[in-house]
Amino acid sequence: MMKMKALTDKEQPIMNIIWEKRHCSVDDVLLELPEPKPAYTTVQTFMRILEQKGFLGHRQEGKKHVFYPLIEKGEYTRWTLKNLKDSLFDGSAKSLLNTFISDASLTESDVQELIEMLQELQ
Amino acid sequence: MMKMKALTDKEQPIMNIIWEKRHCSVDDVLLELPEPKPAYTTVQTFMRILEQKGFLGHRQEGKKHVFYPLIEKGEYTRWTLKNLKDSLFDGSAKSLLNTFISDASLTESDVQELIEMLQELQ
DNA sequence: CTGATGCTCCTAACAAATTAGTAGGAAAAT
DNA sequence: ATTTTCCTACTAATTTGTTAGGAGCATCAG
Repeated sequence: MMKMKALTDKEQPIMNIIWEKRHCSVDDVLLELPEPKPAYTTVQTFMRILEQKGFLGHRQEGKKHVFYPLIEKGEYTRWTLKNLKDSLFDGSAKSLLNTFISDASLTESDVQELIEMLQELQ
Repeated sequence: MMKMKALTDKEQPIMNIIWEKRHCSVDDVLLELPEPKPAYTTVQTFMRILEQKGFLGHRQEGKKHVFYPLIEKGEYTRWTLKNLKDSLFDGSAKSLLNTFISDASLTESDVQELIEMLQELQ
C-alpha cells in the first residue's frame, strides 16, 4: 500500500464533500463549497491532485468525470489521529485524551455516552 | 492576539525539543534532533521562521541566541485538536473521541483512568 | 597580531501548495 | 452548420516550505 499523505487545508473540504456524497463531478463539489467559491478550474486541479495522491478515483460518465473516494474517511481519520498522537503527545493516547477531554466542552450526555463506551472496552 | 498557524512537519520536532528544554540555542536543538541531522543553518532558519510565526522569542546570551517558547505546548495542542475536530469531525467532540477510543489500543488502566476523569466532569 | 572557530545574517535554490487562465473538443442550441 | 456551452487537459504564476551555502563578525589560542 502506498504511503498516505496528509490532506492540505484546501484539499480537506473537497474530500469532506466527496466522502459525504460518494460520487461527485467537479460541479457537484463546487456547489457544496462555501463562499467565496474558488474557480471551477481550481477545484478541478485539486481533484486531479487528490487522484494522484491516491485519495480519489474517477470514471467517465457522459462527458464528465465522476470522482469517488479510494481512501475512506475512517481510514484517514485514524491515520491522522495516530500521527497527531505520535508527533504531539509522544505516542501517548491517554495524554491526548486527557488534553482533549478537559477542553472539549462536552455535554452531559456526551460524557455519559463516552463512559459507557469505555466501560465496554473493559 | 495573532492568528495561530499550524506547525509544518519539519517545524514540529524542533518545537517539541524547545518545549521540553525551555531554553535552546541552535546547537542545543541540533544535538537533540535524530539522525540524519540537518545542517546547522537549516535548523537556524527554522528557528527564525518559528520566531516570525510567533512561536518563539529569543535573547542574546554571550554570542549566541537563546530561544524560548512564546506559545505553550498545551495551547498549541488544544488549538490543533479543535481544528481537527472541526475539519474532520464536523465539530463533534464525541465523534472524534469515538473514533479515537475504538482505535487507540488503550491499556486496562488507561481506560479506568479515563472513566474517572470523565466522571469528574459530570 | 593573526588565524581558527563558532556563531549570526543574508541569500539562493528547488519543491510543494494554491490559484486560475487558456486551448480545444464534444454536445447542445439555434 | 455555426455558435455557444460545458467539460477536460495543459500551463503558468504566486506563495509557502525545505534545505543549505557563504559572508562576515566576534573571540580565543598562540
